[in-house]
Amino acid sequence: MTQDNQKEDILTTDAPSHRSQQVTRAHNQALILAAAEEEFVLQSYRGATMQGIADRAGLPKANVHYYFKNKKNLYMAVLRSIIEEWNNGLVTMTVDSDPKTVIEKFVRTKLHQAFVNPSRHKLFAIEVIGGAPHLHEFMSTTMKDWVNDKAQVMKEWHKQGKIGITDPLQLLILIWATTQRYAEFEIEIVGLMDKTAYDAEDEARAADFLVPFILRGCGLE
Amino acid sequence: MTQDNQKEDILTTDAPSHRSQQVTRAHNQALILAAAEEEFVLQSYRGATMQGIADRAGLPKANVHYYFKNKKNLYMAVLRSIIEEWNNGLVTMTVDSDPKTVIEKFVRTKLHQAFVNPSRHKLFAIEVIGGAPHLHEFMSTTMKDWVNDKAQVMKEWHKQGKIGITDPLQLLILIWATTQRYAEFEIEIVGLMDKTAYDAEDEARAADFLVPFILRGCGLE
DNA sequence: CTAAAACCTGACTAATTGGTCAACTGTTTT
DNA sequence: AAAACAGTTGACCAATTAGTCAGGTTTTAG
Repeated sequence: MTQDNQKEDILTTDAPSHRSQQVTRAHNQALILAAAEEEFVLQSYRGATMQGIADRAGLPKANVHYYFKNKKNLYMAVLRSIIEEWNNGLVTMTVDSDPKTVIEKFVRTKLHQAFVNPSRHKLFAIEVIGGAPHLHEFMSTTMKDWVNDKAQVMKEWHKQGKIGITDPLQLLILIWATTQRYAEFEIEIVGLMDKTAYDAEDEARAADFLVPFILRGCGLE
Repeated sequence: MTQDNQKEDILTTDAPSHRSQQVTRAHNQALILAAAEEEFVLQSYRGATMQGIADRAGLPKANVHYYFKNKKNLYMAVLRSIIEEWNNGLVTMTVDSDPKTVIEKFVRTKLHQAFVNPSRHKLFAIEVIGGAPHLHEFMSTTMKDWVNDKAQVMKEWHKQGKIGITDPLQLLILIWATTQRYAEFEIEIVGLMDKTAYDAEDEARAADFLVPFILRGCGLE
């Protein structure tokens, strides 16, 4: 073992010394956010420790505090990034759209998100179950507006005899529940399938079941 | 103010002095379990404090430790009482049963449980989302046996052309997801309905939507 | 090249909290 | 009645942990 350059090796592996500040900043913040997301899901807000997040990110704790003032701040940052993703991937739905097409696309999109990024859905669920103390604003503005808008469209569809649903909110709740479930209850579902993790076909299996089931439920098949 | 009997007043109000030990024991344990359930839901395992649980139960902290050795012990006791309830209220389902009747009863039962005791469902959900570290045994024995049994029945139903479902596990996941959702996401749903709590008709509204929707989905209507 | 700004971090502190314990009161049994 | 037992509780301790900070290094701007 050459003792001389060990320190240098570690340094260059973990944290290249000649990176622009902008890049460093973005890189470390992303690293910390990802680590925090995992930690907050597994341990919940109070159970997650700044030390644990730091370890997961491969940085000293003080460095985490340098980028995010305090724990609450970091948690809010994670939530904000989740909401951002939620705002994208929103299906456009107007009175003139074809219900069958739109609903199928919506279900598939939500389901895909659930399989691709289960952690975010778990964290969101834990927050809501615990009373959504940090999401009140989001839920009473952005989300409510979105729901009212879609409900309006669906009611019009029903008036025109295009769909057999009279209560749009109930349908939205059902679609969210059934799609997000695969993320939130991953452990349970995977266990009941005698596996330790989802395999490549599980998303398709879920979609092949859910899409026709829901369309039938809506009287669209 | 009469200082002499103040202490006595408090004592007789909070803790009648002449109760048999058996009654006291049962009473206090129930009090603590209920308090713990609330606290664990709102704060999650690590966030809940023994002091907080004690306060909620109106007892000194040391007394909580007297009845339940430690925090983990208390948490497990709460989980055990939830599983017990889960084991009751199980619908009987055999090859000879009428699918429509059984599924409707199952959905209504689960939905009713969700509305009657949302806290327990929230706690169970948080535990599963966090990786079910305390429920592995339950999920890999009792629950798996139950699921395999029902799946067997449903497959037979399908063979006999009684039901249009080929993957029973997916259906069970869907029913659990849709019914329990009303408990777990209570805050979100209630908020989207412009209320602060469910009213008397909300369970019926959910049932009137869910039952026909699911039966249609199963090709039973 | 130099000064300022940004970044990094080991060592520390204050606060919280799970758990213990000894002394006490009330209840049951013999 | 009195010994044994069950229940009660304030005071305490050890461990954990969020957050601070001073002094360092590296990057950038002039």
